[in-house]
Amino acid sequence: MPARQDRSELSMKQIVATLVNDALARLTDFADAAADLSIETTVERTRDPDHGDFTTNIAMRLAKPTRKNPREIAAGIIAALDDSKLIEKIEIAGPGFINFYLSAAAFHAELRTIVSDGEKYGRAKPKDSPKILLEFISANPTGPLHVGHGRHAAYGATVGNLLEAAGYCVHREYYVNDAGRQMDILGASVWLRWLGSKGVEVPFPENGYRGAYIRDIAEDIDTENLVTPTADDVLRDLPADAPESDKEIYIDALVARAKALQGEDGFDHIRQQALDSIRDDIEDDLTEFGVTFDTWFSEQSLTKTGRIDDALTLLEKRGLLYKKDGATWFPASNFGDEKDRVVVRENGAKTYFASDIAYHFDKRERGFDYLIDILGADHHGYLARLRAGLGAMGYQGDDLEVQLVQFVTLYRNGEKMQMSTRSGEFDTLRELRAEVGNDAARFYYVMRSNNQHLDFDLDIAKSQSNDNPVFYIQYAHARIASVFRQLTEKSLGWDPSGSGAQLGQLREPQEKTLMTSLSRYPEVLELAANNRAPQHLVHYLRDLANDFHTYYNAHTFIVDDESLRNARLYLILATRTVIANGLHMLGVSAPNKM
RNA sequence: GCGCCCGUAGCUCAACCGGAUAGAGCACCGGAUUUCUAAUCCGGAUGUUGCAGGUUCGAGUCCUGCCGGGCGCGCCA
Repeated sequence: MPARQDRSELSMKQIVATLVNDALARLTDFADAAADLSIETTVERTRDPDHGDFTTNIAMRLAKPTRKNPREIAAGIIAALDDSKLIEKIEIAGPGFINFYLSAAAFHAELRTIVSDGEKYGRAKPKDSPKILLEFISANPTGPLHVGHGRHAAYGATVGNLLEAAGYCVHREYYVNDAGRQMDILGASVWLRWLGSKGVEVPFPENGYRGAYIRDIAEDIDTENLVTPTADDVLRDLPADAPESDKEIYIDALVARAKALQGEDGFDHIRQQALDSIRDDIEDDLTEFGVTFDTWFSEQSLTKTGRIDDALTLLEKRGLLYKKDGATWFPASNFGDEKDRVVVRENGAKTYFASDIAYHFDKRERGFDYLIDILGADHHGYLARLRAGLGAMGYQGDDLEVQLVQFVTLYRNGEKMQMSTRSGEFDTLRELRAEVGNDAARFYYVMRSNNQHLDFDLDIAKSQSNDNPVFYIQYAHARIASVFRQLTEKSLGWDPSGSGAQLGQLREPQEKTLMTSLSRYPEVLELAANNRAPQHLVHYLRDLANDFHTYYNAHTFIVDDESLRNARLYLILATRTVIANGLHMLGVSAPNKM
């Protein structure tokens, strides 16, 4: 059989899978059976080195449809495989696994790819489609981000990085809920604090935003052209607040009073300044956290350009709206949702869902083919209705994917911390970052699966010890940097060409282990991206750092034998590259000194 | 009551499309440093994968029922 060309742009796994697929394509019996049953070749890393480097169970999976013995099928596949200098040997094992043992040359080639690709190593070739819109955090601009939003930020940013590494074009977006009633409540809250600072004492409403930041905003805003009403002006004829009466009715009345006393423009002036202040604070906070967006999409922009009405009009034209009990309903249950939803309330106000339909429609209209929303676990019911909305607007509901992020619990001194605003304990992302640092925070937030509750232990996140996987990984990187500094201090040079003869010096078991781990990196990136699961990368980096530390303790790199020294330095340079790439993917720094 | 997520070692968690003997870290015990950073390494124990069935060559993984935890089920945002 003809030897095939090496394919350095493929991951090792893809190289093996390609060999198997080519062989299958030649064996028509199996090819047809595999195609009929859409059995894809599954090539996996082995868990046990005794089973070689890669394995496939394809023979077992073909056994039933072809009614043949899996080991015979395996033998047939092996006979049909192209020769490759990257494969050392192939064995049939157990019930019909085909085990591949890769040659040293295969690993050496991978090392060279790592060093030559540098920070690009592990990244897939760019794909033209789909264009992905990734929306995450989208916390309401009514106060600073809290620790739960931090998880959304870290998770969303990392998933974005992973998808880009997988070759997708990713657009990151933050949806700013800057329209509607809650903005009025925010404005009223600031307004009352401003009045308070002018000596106009009005009881603060149950349903207002009480945080200290509201007072800060009230201090800072421009109120030059506003007249100051009296407390009596404010309170005259207002209904009672909770607990005597309904706090919702009260706050709405208060908002109406604020608008009456200050004028729509005056109140809007306050509300908009409050919004800008909070939004800017959120953006600063996230930027410091290494989380940035391509667009901050304003809900107000949807309202002002009439796109919500346009969307409703479109639904109306399609006969997909109906009236009941004075409200306007969208028959979401016709599109897979469990019940129909109101889009315009009896009082004429459009619901959130109406904006959501228009917003997601707008995402598709802007040319994004695939939408990913990262939402809090309490929003799990949204997927069905959002898909229903997209379906009604003429798009495939399947084009929307929702990833849910479960809640975060903070622990200090082994104690669960209460995160209510009223408790004295901190709960903002900014405070968390100040306490544990950005690196530890970014790392801890994505260490666990997004759909698993997260216990965030502040003491471990801060500890500079082997308890802490962030430092463990960073330390491996710093150690390698230190080795190269030592090399300079000793005035020793090294040949960075990594020529074949030199890499042949890598014969120690720790070196084989390290090379194997390094070669897995592109596969781990792909896995993590496909599953939106950064924790795979976290675990991988931990394992890789362990392989390096083990090697470090077992062998000296700066040895007298120049050929061996060059080979070892080449290997740890590749290790440094992969660790740095992986950490950057997580938004964590790769320090040269610790 | 209905829906979604989760249940794996003492603790916190992995386990890629169903694969070979279910793995890490922490904690605990013992050992390694005249050496490139000991924030390191090496060795040592632990499992009815919540329970009960089912599907099949093979199940932590898929299906059904049950138990336990979280979240949701508005003309709220």
